[in-house]
Amino acid sequence: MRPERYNAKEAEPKWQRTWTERDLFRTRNEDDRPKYYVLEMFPYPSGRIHMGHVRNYTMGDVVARYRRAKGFNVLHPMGWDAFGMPAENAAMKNKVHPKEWTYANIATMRSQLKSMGLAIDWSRELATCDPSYYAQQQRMFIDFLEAGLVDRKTAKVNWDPVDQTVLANEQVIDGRGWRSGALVEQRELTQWFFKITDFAQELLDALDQLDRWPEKVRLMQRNWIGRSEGLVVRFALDPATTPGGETDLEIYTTRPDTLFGARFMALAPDHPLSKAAAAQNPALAAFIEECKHTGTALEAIEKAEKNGFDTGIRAVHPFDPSWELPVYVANFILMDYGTGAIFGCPAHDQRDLDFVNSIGLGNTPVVCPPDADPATFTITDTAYDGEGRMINSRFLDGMTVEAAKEEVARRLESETRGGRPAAERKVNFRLRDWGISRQRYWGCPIPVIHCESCGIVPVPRESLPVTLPDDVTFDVPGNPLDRHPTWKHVDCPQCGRPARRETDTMDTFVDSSWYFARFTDPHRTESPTDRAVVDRWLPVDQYIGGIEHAILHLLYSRFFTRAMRVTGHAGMSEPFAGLFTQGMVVHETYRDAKGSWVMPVDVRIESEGGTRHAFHVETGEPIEIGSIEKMSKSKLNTVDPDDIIASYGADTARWFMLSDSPPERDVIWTEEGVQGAARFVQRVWRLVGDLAEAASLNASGEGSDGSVSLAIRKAAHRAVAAVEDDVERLRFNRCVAHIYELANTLQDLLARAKASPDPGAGSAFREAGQIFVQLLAPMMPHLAEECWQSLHLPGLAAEAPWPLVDRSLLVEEAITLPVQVNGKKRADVTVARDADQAAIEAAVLSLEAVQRAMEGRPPRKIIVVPQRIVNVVA
RNA sequence: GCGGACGUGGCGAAACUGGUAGACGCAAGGGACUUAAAAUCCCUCGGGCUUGCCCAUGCGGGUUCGAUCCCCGCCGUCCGCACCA
Repeated sequence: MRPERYNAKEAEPKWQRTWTERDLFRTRNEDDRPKYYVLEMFPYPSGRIHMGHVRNYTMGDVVARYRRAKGFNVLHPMGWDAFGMPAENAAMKNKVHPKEWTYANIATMRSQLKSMGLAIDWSRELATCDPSYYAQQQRMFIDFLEAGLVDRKTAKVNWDPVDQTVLANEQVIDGRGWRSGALVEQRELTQWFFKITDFAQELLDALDQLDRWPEKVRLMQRNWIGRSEGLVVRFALDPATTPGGETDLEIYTTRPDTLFGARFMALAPDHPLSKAAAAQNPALAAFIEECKHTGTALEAIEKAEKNGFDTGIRAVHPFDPSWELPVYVANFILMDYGTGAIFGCPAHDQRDLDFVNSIGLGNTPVVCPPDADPATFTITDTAYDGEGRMINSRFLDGMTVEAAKEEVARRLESETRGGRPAAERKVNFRLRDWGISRQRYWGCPIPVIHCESCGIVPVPRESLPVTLPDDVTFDVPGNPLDRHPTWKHVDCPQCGRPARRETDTMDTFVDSSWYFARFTDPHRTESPTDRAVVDRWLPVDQYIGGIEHAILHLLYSRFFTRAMRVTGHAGMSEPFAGLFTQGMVVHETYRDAKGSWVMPVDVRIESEGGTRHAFHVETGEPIEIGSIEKMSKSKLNTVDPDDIIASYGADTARWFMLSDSPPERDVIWTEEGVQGAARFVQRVWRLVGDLAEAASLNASGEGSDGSVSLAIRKAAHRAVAAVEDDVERLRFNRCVAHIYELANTLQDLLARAKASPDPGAGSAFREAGQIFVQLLAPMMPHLAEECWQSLHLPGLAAEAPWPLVDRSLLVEEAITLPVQVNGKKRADVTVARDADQAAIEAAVLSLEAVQRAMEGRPPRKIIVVPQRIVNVVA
């Protein structure tokens, strides 16, 4: 007996059990069908899943289930980005060990994800905090070290005073730590670095091949890598003016063409020459000290006036020995870009102009814009950085900017200064090496040993992994590994004398830079990957995640894959062939009279005549409905996936996540929308019941023309073609619309079949019912199984191959074309599919509406766009 | 400041990138069924009037037989980078 209502609460766990019992989603590496690797960014085990996860994993699941039905050997794994600060914060706050906290969270979130009914191969699950995972990461660190891809150097680092750790540049947002939000300070520390800059050019060039990545992400990476072509120029210094008799100064410029517009030289405050000069000049030393202080907080930098201090040093213009330029120390020059020194051309660089305007040094324009008069062209407050012809520049006059750059480079390259060329062409990158040292406990230990006599010694591979000690304390800030009584004390593997372990752990972005490769053979102990296996699975065919990882995670992963290539752990350079960045889940915000945020579950909405009023569920007090914002704990506008799944079922949540907005855009979570999705679930259930009934009715209609059965088949096959096209382009909202459309059409046809019996309708409905369920299956898999069963179809919906489109059903014998007169639609005309131009023209001109619109004028031209439109020009 | 994206009904959005603007959903209104409600089903739903015609895709121009789509100039919203020489 088929129940009237579909009960998701019973059906969902039942089908999840069935899939598990049949081991349906286990992927075998030996399977030789074409592979398809779909991956969603793995979650950090923060405690509970949120709606953003639901959206992300639903999209991936649709792709996985669709590709499976299409006959691919699909890899769709799940794991945990399990190292990181929150576990230590929890340890400090709640006195629970990070390991315990993390694994408990994983257990909770795993069961939450399982309740979503995802087609995931859980046998490949991994957690980055597991020694079996980080052992392999340590192995690769040593391989990278031996391959020269790791560096240890002192560097000015971003120090997070709250987390007491170093942050990468990318982890500093608006001068604050990306996790703690604390103002970041600058400190000098010896750190471990991955030499990502070795691949700067390659990482940049390869972006052009990533044609299945969003243009936006590629652009962000391009900007981040920040390639610039320029010239390192050696200026001669007047030794009489320098602190230690220095004779030259290297600067970096991308505008050698503007050399005759030079007014000054400028050094970074921490440039060696600045320091040397400061040693003999207390006022300069004070100025440099001041720069350091304003240099920490980024807000200050933004507002800071351009400031400089004349060192008294004089430089000589490379093209004119009699031309002296003052050398300043300036607060706007960065030591770690270029050479930490520049020449200033105020007329064509805004920063230089702001600076000279504050000290009254003046400027000389040397590039004249095309529409300006060289005789009168002047610069006051706005520097000109566009194209033009050179002026006031001696032998460069009249040249274009490009030609002048080339001419200057050519001349200076061939000159020598102190036995070296006066200038060299130099490509510079904004990208810096990736500092991976973190002074934290809950991370992958860096497997090296510091020995007084042998220096830095890698931990021998046979003693890996270097595991984290369990007995640690979190009652004081700083690194628990460093203050552990015994852990760091170890004998040197080379000389056997007492030595010290590295107590820094790796940035957690290292963990997530290769998990996609590990999934291909996750339990392997002898090496990180099996080359044959990893080379078959990678690159990931479709990677799905948030735009917030556009730079950090994706760039690191691209570097890491290359480093794995160099060390023989993988054969490819790019980890992700297709990338999709999904939008956020947003929700209305609510506040009570006191201004406190109120959670959606505590709000009851009443609407009358289109206006909505909100009340507190318990107190009944009026609630103010606020703006729609990203779901966040601070604004309490979150909806718990567990609650939604408990009251509506996973399929409803999945359907709504896919239906409302294009996947790359934000989706607004609304109660009405969820209810609409829930209504549709029941409607599907009723419709499939009606189709099953209609399928078994073998109507013997006399004199039927078969139009109903043809219409049924056309609707079903058209829907398959449309859904197929849109799933492959990840346009899930359109898939949903096609399925609604098919449901509407089938419902109409059921009524029509009743009114005019058609002997073929039974089998057509049977076919349409099956197709309808198959189209639903990737999106609402549990409902699909229940429907599949009620249609008495063999096996499981999740195992059924994707329906084959009968292309002959997609073409119409007669087509209806819109008819325009002078570009305005006036009528429709129905003609045979293969009607020729003359026949269409005749049919169109005979239309009454066309004649009326022509007002007696003869047609001047008739444009017929085949299969599209007819336009009569009168 | 530099770079990029986006502006379509009351709302989320479609429109095969030059070919019927508003598919599909939500909300709203009307009706049927019901003692009543829920559920379900049917109808209406961009605006205006003279009911077959105007006006409508942020605003103003342009190209075209034809523009939401291409070009130019504004206005607005969002995002990324930010003293990178």
